[in-house]
Amino acid sequence: MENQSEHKSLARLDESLLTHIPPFSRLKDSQIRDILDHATARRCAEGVTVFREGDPAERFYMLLDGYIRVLRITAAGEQVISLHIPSGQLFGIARAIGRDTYPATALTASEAIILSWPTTLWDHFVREYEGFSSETYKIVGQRLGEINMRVVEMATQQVEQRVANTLLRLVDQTGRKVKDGIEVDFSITRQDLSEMTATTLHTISRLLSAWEKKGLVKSRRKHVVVSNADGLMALGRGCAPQHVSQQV
Amino acid sequence: MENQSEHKSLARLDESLLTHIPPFSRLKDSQIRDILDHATARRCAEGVTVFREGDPAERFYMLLDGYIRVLRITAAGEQVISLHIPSGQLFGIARAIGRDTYPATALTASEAIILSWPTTLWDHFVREYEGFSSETYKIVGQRLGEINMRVVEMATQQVEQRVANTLLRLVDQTGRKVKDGIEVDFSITRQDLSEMTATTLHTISRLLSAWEKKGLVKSRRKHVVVSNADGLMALGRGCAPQHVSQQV
DNA sequence: TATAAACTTTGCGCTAGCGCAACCTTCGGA
DNA sequence: TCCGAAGGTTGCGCTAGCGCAAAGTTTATA
Repeated sequence: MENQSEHKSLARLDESLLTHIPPFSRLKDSQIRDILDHATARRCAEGVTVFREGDPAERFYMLLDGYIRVLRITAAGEQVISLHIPSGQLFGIARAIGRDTYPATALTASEAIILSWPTTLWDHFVREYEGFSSETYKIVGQRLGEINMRVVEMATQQVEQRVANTLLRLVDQTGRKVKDGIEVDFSITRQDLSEMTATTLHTISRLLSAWEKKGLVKSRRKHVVVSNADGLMALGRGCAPQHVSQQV
Repeated sequence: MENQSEHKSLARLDESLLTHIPPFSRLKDSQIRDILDHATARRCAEGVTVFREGDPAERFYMLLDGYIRVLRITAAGEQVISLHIPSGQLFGIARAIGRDTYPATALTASEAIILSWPTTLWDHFVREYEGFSSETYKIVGQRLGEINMRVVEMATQQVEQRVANTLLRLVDQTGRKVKDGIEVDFSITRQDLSEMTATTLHTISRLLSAWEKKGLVKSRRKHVVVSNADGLMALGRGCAPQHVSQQV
C-alpha cells in the first residue's frame, strides 16, 4: 500500500547531501561516502506512508527534503498528530529509544526525499561516527520537549490559545516568507490542525475565519498564512488584546 | 529550600543495592563498588523537591526506594504532573536527551532514598559500563511512550475515561495489594489526580464518589484503592457497562 | 466540461465539565 | 484537647466548544 511511490536510486548520491546535516557534520568525506553507499534513497509524493505504528523497526530514516507528519491512530480510528519533522532530521529511530517497533506512524506531509538504512547498521553508526549519537539524542530530547509542551498546553489552555500557539510554532519551524506574512510550508487542512490541537475541524474553521477578519491570518484551502504574529501571540498567551485596549 | 532533608551518607553503601537494577545488572562487583563510591546517597521525606525545571543539570539520579513525581509549572502557576517514577529507575538524566538543564521539576511523592552522581560522570558511565546506555534509552523510550499516550488520551477521551485509565495505570505501575483491592502506593490527592488528567479536583471528587457507589473504588483522604479493575477498564474504554446491559 | 471528491463555512442546540461557593472531615501541632 | 490547615464533598449555574446538518467552494478525474 505504501510502496506505490517511486523507489529509484536517484543515481549516485552526492556527498554534499549530508555534510552539513548535524549528525554527520563532523565526519570525514570517506565516512560519508560509506554511509551514502549503504543508504537507500526514495522520493515520495505527499501523503505517502513511510512506516506504521507497531511495524518492526527495520530501517531508520533521514529526511533530506520535505516534511514528515508523525501521528497515532486510536482504536476508534481517530488520528492525533504528534509532530512535524522538517528536513535534515533523522526519524524512525526506534533504536535510539530502545524499541524494536515504531511508536507512531510517519507519512509525508509534502513531497519528500528520504534516505534510509537498515536498523542493523544503527549500532555501527553510533559506534563509528563521532557526534552521531549525541546529535541523535538531542533530537530525541527536542521531540520529548515538544510533546511535553503539548501536554501542558492541552491541560491548561483554551482551544483558541492552543490553536494560536500551534500555528505560531508551525510557522516558526516550517514557515516560508510570502508577500503578506509567513506561510506554513506544507499543505495543511482544518482537519490537520484540529488533530494537532485536540479540537474539531469546525472549531478550527471558525477560529481561522474570526482571525482572518481581525487581520491575523489569511487562509485558503490547505494553506495558512500568519500575517500578524504578534497579534496571534497575544491570543496564545490568553489575553484578548482588542478587548483589553478598548474597554479600559 | 529543598535542602532541608537529611543528607547523610547512609554509612557505606552496600553493593547489593545496585546489582539487580537493570542499568547496572551486567556489571562486575568492582565496577559497582566504583559507582557507589562516587555516589551521594540521600533520604528524603515526602514532598521534597529534588530539582527544578530549568536548573542546570548538575547531577543525575537513581531512585532506590519510593516514588518521584515529575511535573511542570506553567507561567500562570498551574501544575501539570507528567509522570511518576518508581524505584529502580534513573531520573534527572538530562544528558541522555542532550540537554544541560532539567526539563521538568522532580519531587518525592513518598519517602524516598536517592543516589546521585555529578553529570560530569555521565559520559564515563555510558562509555565504561556495559548495558548502561541501552537501559537508559529504554527508560527514555518508555517515558516518551507514556507521554505520547497521555497526549492521545487527552485528545480523544472524555474526562471519565482519562481518569479511569490514569488510575488503572497507577495501580498497575505502583499498586500495592490490600484487603479490598489494589492501592496506589503513595499519597495521592484529588488535586494530584486532576493535575494528571487535565481536569479539576472537583470533577475527580465527583467521579470517585460515583465510582465508590458502584463499588469500583474505595478512597479516603490521600488514598485510592481500586477494588474492581475490570469495571474501571470498561469505563476507560468508553463503554458504560451498566447502561449497555440494561437498555438493550 | 461535467461530476465527484475533498475541503470549508456557518448556524443552531446541547451538554460535559468547569467555576464558584459553602460546608464537611481529617490530621498534625501546640 | 483544641485549633488551624489541608484535603474532600456537593449543589448550582453557566459556557466553551462539540455534534449535527446543510450548503458552499475548490480541485481532481473522467
